[in-house]
This record gives sequence, structure tokens and C-alpha cells, in this order.
Amino acid sequence: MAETSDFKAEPPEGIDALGASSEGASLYEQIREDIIEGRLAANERLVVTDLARRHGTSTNPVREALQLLRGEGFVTFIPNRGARVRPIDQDFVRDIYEIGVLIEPALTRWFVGMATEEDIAELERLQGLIEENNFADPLRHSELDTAFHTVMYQRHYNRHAAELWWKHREVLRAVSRRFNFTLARRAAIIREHRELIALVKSGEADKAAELIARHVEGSGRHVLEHMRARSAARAG
Amino acid sequence: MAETSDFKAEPPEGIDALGASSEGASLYEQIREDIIEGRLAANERLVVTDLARRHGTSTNPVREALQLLRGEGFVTFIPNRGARVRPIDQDFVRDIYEIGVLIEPALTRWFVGMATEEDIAELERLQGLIEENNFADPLRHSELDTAFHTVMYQRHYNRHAAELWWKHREVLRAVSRRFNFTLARRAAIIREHRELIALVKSGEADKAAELIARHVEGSGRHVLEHMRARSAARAG
DNA sequence: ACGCAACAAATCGTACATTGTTTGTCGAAG
DNA sequence: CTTCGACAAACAATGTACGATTTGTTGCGT
Repeated sequence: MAETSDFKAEPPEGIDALGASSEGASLYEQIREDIIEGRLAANERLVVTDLARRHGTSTNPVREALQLLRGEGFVTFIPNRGARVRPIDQDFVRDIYEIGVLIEPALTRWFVGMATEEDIAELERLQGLIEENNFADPLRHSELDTAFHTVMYQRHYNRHAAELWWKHREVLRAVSRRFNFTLARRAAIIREHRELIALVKSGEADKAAELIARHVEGSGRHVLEHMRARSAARAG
Repeated sequence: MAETSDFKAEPPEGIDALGASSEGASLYEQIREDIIEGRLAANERLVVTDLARRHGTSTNPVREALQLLRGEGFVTFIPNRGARVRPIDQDFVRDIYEIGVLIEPALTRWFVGMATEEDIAELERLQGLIEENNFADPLRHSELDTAFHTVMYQRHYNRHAAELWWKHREVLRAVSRRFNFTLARRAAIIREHRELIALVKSGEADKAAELIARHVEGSGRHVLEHMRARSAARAG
């Protein structure tokens, strides 16, 4: 059972996706999803009583979930005035991508030195599925792509960095789900993934790191273009 | 009043050092300090009732503070079994330093392009105080050193990265407070700071970035050596 | 020595009191 | 008639208290 089996996007291990408490778990996750998916608008007020009623619980679990979200940066607080949804705007996304450009190459470099036969086989399998899907099902592509990169970062000794990457990834996955891939971007993704696998095979860590930097940067640029376009359309 | 006046270490602005609520503020900060400073041992159980009694409040504020700390990664939770102090061990510190080595050069590079006369004057003023103090008062050195780097990262457009840096810095400040600086490290710090100021003046961004990478890495190595030594002593 | 049952302790959810903020109305001045 | 401001009522955040449920432990009987 060494096989990672499926392509479902899951945290790199050891990262607690758990909520505040037994019941709080789903609550935290639900509110969080609502924020990331945009069902809760940017800067929207998060009234504890409302959320409690809506989720069929009392206020205390909601309060704790909000504090947890605050610690993770999804919610902002003003004393005596409650919580608001932190807007996931262009600046926020740009910030995250820029950090990714700095961190992911380092994670990749390490992976190249540690990759096993199975890792490479798994990458090729996922890449096969990605090309097979060929962006027909965007959601599936998103999952596959995340899985692809998870294979690389999963076992990195720097758990803190891996966790950071995963948290960022979750946000970006939700954001990019709102947009389609341009043809140019599709081609670039396929090409870069193939190149990456080749570099992993030949053990060229520096080149792989450099490639990942370009890959992440390109991805960020792509998403930001879409966001800009959409916000421009909304404004015009 | 353009002058940043003092040398007190303060967050880069716009970063809420606020707690859960009016009273919760101090509570959050106190527990957090207790963890970082080591007054609460690694993996120690955090019993809500105890903490409430100790801080003279009821349980709810404590529960919220703990969730906030969880979101920030200082506390771990197991459902129905409560919270524990996340150990700030060598791995944790190493992880943080490694991320710093990746991020700080980028922040520095930007600063070199944006530095004003006042910025440079402030850096030189702080460096003067650092050399004047000459590690006689370690706490003061820590504050001055933090202020020095804050001047550089304070206004960076990537708030997320700046915030990340600050949070890491707070942890490292507390950890390194437990150790003395070796003579070699003292000399290196003074030298590198001077070099850095020179590079900022001449606008050599790449070299400054490279220098910061070395600076952070050296700092990390130094602290980790101390931690290793101490834990070895404890074990032996 | 092992299992099981009663007990102790702490988390988690609910309900409530208090305090601070927001909102809407009324009235007077311009 | 409109505008501004004081005041009051509704609203929501924060803190307190308590009961229910889960977990861990202790001691008894076999």
C-alpha cells in the first residue's frame, strides 16, 4: 500500500486540519470555506449570533472558531466591534504568490535530492492524469495539480515551510477555481511539469528550483491578470 | 516628528498585536509570552480552569485566547483533551531561520531600492547605539537589532511577508535571549551591519540581499549551536 | 495480576448578565 | 424644509456561571 492511491488534495501529513473541538471542527471548516470560496463577501461582518443560528449551535463554538480563523489570518477583529472577513484581494494573492516564489524553489531543491523511484512514478502518473484531463474539468485539474506539488513537498523536513505552503495553496486553489486557464497558460503548465520531471530524474536541483520559481511566478501572474480583469469589469 | 524616536521593538505597523478582546488582549499576550519565554514548558498541558484562575478571569476568555494561539501555531489541540504548549525546539527554530533566509533577502532587496536619507540616518543611528552598547546589555542589543531590521522591512508592500517576518522575529528574540553572544558572533554582527549600510548607500541591492542571507544564516547557526549545547548538557 | 465499576477532572456546549456600540427618532437651529 | 445634534432604544460583543459529556484514574473484587 505504498501507493498514494488517489489524486485527492490532502494536507502534507502532520498538519491538523482539525477544528476547534468535536462540533467546532465542521464549524471552523465551514466558515473558512465560506470565506475562501467567496460565499462570505470581503469585509463582511461576522455576527456571532447570526452564525450560531445559521449553524444550529450556540455562540461559544462560533466565538472559538472565529478566534482560530483570526490566528490564521482569515478574519480580522476590532475590539468591541467584532469580526470581519479579511478580503482576499489582489494584494493578498500577490503577497502569497511572492512568498511562494521564494519558498517553493527551496522545497523543490531538497526534493530533487531525495526523490525515490516511487516519487517519480507518482509524479508521472499524476502528470498523465493532468494531461488526460487536459483542463476539461477545471476542478479536477486543480486537485491533480495540488497533488503533484504535494508529492514534492510532503516529506520535507521543514514542517513549518511545508505547512505554510499548504495553507497558501488552499487559498490559491479556491481563488483560481473562479477563473479559466488561458490556452497559453495551459501549454505552459504542461510543459513546465514535464520539464520538472525530467530535471528531477536527472537530479538537476538548481535548474529544477529555477523552473519552479518561474512556474509559480507564471501561475501568480495568470491569476492576478484574471482578478484584475474581473475587478476592472466590475468597476467599469 | 519624522524621527522614529526610540529603539523600542515594535511591529512594522498595521499588524495587530491585539488580543481577543479588551481583557483578552493581555490574556493572549501573557500566555503567549509564557510560552515563548519558556515559563510554560514544552508540551505542558494548558488547563482552561487553571489559566482562568491564575489570570483572575472566567474560562471563556481563556478558551478564546487558546484558539487564537492555536491559529498562530503556539498551541496544539486534541479534541476533548484540551491544549498543549507546542514545543519551541531546535527543529522549530531551524525551520523559522530557514524561512528567514529565503524571505529576508527579498525584503532587503526592495528596501535598497526604496531607502530614503532618513532611513539610512536611522540605520546609522541604531548601529551607533548597537556599537555603543556593545552587547553589554543583551536585552538592549536584542531590541536594537530588531529595530534595525524593522526599519528595512517596515514599509514593504508585501504585508504578508513583513508580518511573517515579524512573527518569526518575536519567537527568535525570545529564544536568543536565553543565550550569550560569542565573541566571533559579536564581531560578525557589527561587521555585517556596517557592510549592509554601505551597500544600502551605494544601492547595491543584490549584494545586500546576499549579505542578509548570510547574516540570517549565521544568526540561526549561532542560536542553534547554543540550543544544541544546552540540550546536550541537560541530557548528559 | 487483571477487569470492571464508580469517581474525579476537564472539555464542550448552553444560557445569561453586562458593557459598549450602532441606529433611529425627535427637536431645535439655520 | 433641511441639517445637525442629543438622547434613547435596539443590538451585538464580552464576561460569567452552569450543566452535560467525555476522559482518565483509582480501588475493589475475582
